[in-house]
Amino acid sequence: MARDKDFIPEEKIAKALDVFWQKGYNATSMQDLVDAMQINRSSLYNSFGDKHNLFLECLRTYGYLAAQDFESVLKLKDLSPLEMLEKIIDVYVEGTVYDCKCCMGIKSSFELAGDDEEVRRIIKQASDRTIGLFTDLLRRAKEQGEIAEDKNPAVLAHIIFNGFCGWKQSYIQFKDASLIEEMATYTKKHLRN
Amino acid sequence: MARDKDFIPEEKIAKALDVFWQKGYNATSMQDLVDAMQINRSSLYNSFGDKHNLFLECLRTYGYLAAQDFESVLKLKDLSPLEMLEKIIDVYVEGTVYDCKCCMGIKSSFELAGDDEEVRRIIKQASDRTIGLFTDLLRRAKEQGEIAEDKNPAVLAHIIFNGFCGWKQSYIQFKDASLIEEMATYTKKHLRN
DNA sequence: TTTATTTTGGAATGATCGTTTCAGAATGTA
DNA sequence: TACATTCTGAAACGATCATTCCAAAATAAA
Repeated sequence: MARDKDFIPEEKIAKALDVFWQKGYNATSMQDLVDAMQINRSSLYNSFGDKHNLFLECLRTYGYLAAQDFESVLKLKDLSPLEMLEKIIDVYVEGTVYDCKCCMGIKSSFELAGDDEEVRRIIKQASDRTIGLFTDLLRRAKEQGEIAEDKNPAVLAHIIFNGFCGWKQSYIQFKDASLIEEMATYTKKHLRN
Repeated sequence: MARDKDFIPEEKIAKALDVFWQKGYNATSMQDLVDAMQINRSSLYNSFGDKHNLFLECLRTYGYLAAQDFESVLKLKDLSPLEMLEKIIDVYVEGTVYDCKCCMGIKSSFELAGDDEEVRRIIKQASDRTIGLFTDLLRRAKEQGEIAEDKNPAVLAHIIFNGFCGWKQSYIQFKDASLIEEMATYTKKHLRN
């Protein structure tokens, strides 16, 4: 009974996501968002609620995309479970070194997850999904004898996932790509023995 | 020729550090600092410059204290190099689980170090000092045959140090102390073989 | 075409931001 | 005691913050 929006919400969320991703929550102003999304202030509030709500929406989108990114490796045929996991690690290293934008989940976790329960919940959900994927691959690797019998897939999955966090931080600080690669190589080597 | 300050600067820096540590840079207002430091606005600006400068001072203090904290383990006698490193890991795990306040270096790194060169420099300096300590311990452990000949002390030191980052993040998200302990155990086990 | 409903643009809100100003109190030195 | 200098307290600064409001433009359905 009334006119439609002049924009596609998903596209605007993607624009906002870019800004939040780069600057973080607190350092991003509504003016930044209005500029980046190329949308009127009223439309922004009308469609997405306030800043906090918009951020949550962006974080959900990010979590969804990031998890999908990890899972895309599963589609590669002719790879054993362990090889898939190694491929995932390689892809992540590439992303860490190539794109200076740090993982938004990690960044938001340190900035907000301590105080903001909803933020924590969203990040945890995305983490759970990815750690679950890793655990599954490791369990299958164990069944096929690719990794030792005494390894605990769940703990190992957490360690790999958490290693990612450190690699990002290391790269921010040292800007040393080969160091990240060496750490990844070390991690992969210790999966096998 | 004129009156002295009514306060001890180091004490006020410590108060400010607490606030920045907990809330992060952007989420901390000058009003928060005035309240916490129990100091007049003018005195604050007069003694410490602006917000950014005060933050840098706090970060330097933090880095100094954190590095000292790691080094305090060196004073323990009757410990081999590898045992010292294991002790350091244990102490860090305890700190991670006991004190919900995340490492300020890591937090600031993700919030600011990407854009703020001075912040990056300060954090890097503290990291270098601690990673240097770890490297040294690992080198001595290698000399004494505590760790395998094919290990690279420098890379291993980075891996341990970076693992810390992930543990913090994991604890923020999962609040699972035993998970952190298991990850630490795994790390220590893989130092030896 | 009319009507009901929504979007849109832009101005305006009060709150809070980091910072400055300034008069007066305080105090070390001469 | 007198002077020079610094610190202190409180108010005030302009800028920016997130958010709201309202009238006008737009348009889907009746």
